[in-house]
Amino acid sequence: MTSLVPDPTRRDNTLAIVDTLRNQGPMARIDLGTANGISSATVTAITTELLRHGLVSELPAEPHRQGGRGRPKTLIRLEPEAAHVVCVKLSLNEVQVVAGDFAGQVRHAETHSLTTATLTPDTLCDVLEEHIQAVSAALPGGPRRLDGICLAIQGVVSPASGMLIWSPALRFRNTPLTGPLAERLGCPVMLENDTNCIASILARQPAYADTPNLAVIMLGYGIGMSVLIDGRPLLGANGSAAEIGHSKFEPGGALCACGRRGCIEAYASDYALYREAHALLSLPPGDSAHPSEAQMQALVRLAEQGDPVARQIYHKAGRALGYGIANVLALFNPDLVLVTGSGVRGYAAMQPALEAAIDEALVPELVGASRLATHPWDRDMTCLGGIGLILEATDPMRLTDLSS
Amino acid sequence: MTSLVPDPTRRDNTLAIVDTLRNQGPMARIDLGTANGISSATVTAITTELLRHGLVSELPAEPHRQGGRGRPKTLIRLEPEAAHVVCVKLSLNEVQVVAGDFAGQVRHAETHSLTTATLTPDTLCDVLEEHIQAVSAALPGGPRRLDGICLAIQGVVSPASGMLIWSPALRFRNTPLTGPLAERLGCPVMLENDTNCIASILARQPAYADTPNLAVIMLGYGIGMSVLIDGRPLLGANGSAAEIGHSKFEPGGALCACGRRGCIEAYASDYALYREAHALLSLPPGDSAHPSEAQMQALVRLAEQGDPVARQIYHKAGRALGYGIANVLALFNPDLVLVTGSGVRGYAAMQPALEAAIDEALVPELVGASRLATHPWDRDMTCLGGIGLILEATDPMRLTDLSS
DNA sequence: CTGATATAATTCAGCACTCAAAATAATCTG
DNA sequence: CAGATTATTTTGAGTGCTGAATTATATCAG
Repeated sequence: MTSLVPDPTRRDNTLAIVDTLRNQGPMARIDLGTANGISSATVTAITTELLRHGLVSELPAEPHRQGGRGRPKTLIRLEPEAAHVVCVKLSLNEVQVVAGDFAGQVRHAETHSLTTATLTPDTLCDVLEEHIQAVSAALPGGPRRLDGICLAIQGVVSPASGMLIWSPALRFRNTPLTGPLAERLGCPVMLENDTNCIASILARQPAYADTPNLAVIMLGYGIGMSVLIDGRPLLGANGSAAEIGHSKFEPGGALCACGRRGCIEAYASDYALYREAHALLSLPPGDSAHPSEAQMQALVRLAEQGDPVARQIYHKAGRALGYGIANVLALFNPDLVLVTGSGVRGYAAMQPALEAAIDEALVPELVGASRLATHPWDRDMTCLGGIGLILEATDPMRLTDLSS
Repeated sequence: MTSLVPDPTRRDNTLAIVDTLRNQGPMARIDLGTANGISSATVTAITTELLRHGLVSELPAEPHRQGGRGRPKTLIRLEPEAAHVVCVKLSLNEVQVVAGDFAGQVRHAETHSLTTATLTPDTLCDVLEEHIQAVSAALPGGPRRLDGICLAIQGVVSPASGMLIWSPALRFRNTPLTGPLAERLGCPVMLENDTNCIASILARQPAYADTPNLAVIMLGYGIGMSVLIDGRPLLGANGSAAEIGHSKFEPGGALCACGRRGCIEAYASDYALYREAHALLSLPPGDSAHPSEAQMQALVRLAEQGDPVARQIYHKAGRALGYGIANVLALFNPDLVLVTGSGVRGYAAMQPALEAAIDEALVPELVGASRLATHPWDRDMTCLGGIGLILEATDPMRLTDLSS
């Protein structure tokens, strides 16, 4: 077995090769070299080592394929079994647990309801440990050793220290989470903001490869954002950067859940839209504090069918969100602003007012400097992103099978 | 002469040593090693090479000094004569030209008035070339070869492409500047936003060493900002990030120079303060479009003496700026916000309203997460920062004297 | 089927770098 | 002056990367 602490250069090259294989699929040695700017000889050296430890394998040659002449490429692929990781997404009254393999493929997914508001740090860890153990056991091949866990939590977290600062789903604050969980589960645990997970997986998509400065706005019960600067999420001093939801539309404006007035969230989030609508319109019944998907869809439908009250509500929301986005454009100057989250269902209804507001608010020099688009919402994206992040953070050197 | 393209590791280590010497002054080899995490043997190898090329020299041992026992340290210092750089700061109707040596010390400084609005790209280059040549000739030791030039321009610039995007001082836009100037002057030219120069030199000060996420707000005729994220300036897609001046206080508010309404700048910049004041108060005479320093100081004095109109003007400005800063805190979550620029003269008058506005606007979870302070204004800071940046960007490998 | 051609992967020789340890240098203490 | 102490330099070993040469495996033309 080779040294566990190799030369930093070798380490960088190894990580680059593994990441390339994960993001772009099986690839020949020579292509791995050109893709990462290293010589083919070095790729051979590195892949030989990885093969020896079972982290990658050679794809059996397929007879037909390959139009070209000379010796056919031997594709290298990540060995899916080499590692198993889990991403746990914790949001209000729901916990989603997804397991993935070394190649980043999802192996198993579960969603559970629970009352999050009454959890203590201890009972939260109990619940998470239980669910994670269950998922590990449910993996094909019986209980598997887990090589890393990503905790994706809505709210403010500090990835560096592993502390939960504040989450709308939980009553307690400023609590270390990764330490206790890592101890209970015996594997590395990382903590991330849920929106950063989504942004990271969006940034990996080829469509957004040329937009390294990316702002991803999440519309939902609240409004969140993740800003990628040169591909890396902006964290800020204590992990609570990019709080667009509580940036201001107008002083003394609508009351926000945070207690202040005039926050963007107080106009364009689900709870704000619902608050305006439920007294004036007849929507399906539900919990008054937390509008259901059915209720929100009914509201959007009304707006799309031309109901003046619903239209007015979305117009106001679009205007507020437009002003918020204009500030984001002025302050971050991103290549692209991507709007997603369950709230995109109402984007079309907001769009005219939103775009007009941006035109009205944005300094003329910046008009047209950034693109604005939506991305369809998929509730599993968070965990996919978290699996990508924990795999990226998982040191291949540590996975080496000691028996070899 | 050794290879011009050394191993990247060696290159990194060499740059680290030169930067350490520049920022922390003369230092012994062993301390250079511990400061940069490299072995003393490697430091010897690198300094030997630098000595050979005349980029550093050994400080003559001072007999007394050194309380300690064993062999005394031999201090290495940057050889000031090894390079000469110039920073040119272009602002409305003024150009400032400052020359510095390899150690970062100012050698010569000039300030000239000119009418910037009528300049074309060509005539601008003419003027700059002339001034730079003059400064090069004025250096002790006659005309010196210049090893790098930093162009610090107010407005939006693209450091990567060397393009001026837009500046309030100039009529033309989207024009390449570094290319033509480099050709005329025969040395590398870099382009930076003036505020980024100031932020970079502030960040280097020991007092701000522990605040890698720093927002520097420049109050003056307009309002600018530079945001350092982990010590690096945020540029954005085309260099126009951090435009706090045109972030919004209130929809439909005061008219801004940019043509929009409600920008922070339309309340708290010199021109906005003056616009409010000059009809109501008796201030010293001056150009109505560009208030003079004397006029602005008179206005501040009135506010400090309790004049209700002046106080009201600064109150309103403070409130708008406070809302702007609250957005910056929510979106960037910096360790520290530093307010500087000539406009700090009015900070005390704005402070109560400013702090109240932040309390009123900032989401409670973030209150207290960032510090807020002012930094005394010094109009030479820009060029000092620019000299630091161009020296940092100057590759020591390229300075090697070919005759050695 | 054979030889020419083409491309991929591996091996090899050479070089650059770092580091730990040993050697050397320069100073102070008693 | 003989240690003791600290700084710097030299040396030897180890590791990594690369280009060139070599080997492996295919297609193509006839």
